[in-house]
Amino acid sequence: MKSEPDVFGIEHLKKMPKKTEHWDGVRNYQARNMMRDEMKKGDMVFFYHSNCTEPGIVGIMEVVREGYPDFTAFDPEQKYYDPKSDPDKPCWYMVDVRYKRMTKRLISLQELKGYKALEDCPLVRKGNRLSIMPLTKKQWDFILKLEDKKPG
DNA sequence: GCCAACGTTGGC
DNA sequence: GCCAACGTTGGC
Repeated sequence: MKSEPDVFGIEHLKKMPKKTEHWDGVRNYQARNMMRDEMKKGDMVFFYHSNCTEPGIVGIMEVVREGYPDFTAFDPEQKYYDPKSDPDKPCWYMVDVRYKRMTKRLISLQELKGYKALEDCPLVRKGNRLSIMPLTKKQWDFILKLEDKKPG
């Protein structure tokens, strides 16, 4: 899952009560479908910092609540308000995630792009803008092992 | 339903 | 700050 460190970075998540927060503000259908239909309680997720000096994976979190309506879409006062969505027929969904730990080092996008094992990940594709994307077990394990490896 | 215009994302 | 890539909007 991607987020901008200046807006909501992993340091923010770490400081939340119970180190848990709802992942609001996603206004993209593919990403929404992921949260509404695919992500299950207990699933592990990499936290990815985007739009910053060194974009890449910085930590690990866990899904603690499965897809439910993103209430920030209902309130006109909210930044993420969307009139398309109302409580009777929610358009946008979110999950709750809990901080687990930092990765032992930042695993940069630049590095991830270099591995053949990850060439099928949407993340490393040019022009990718999806903020939430799935990893296969293989890809997840591969990235986890990179923690103990020197970058490059 | 097509598609041009527009807005956003996000790496660089 | 630039700009390519993509998603969304709206006129027709």
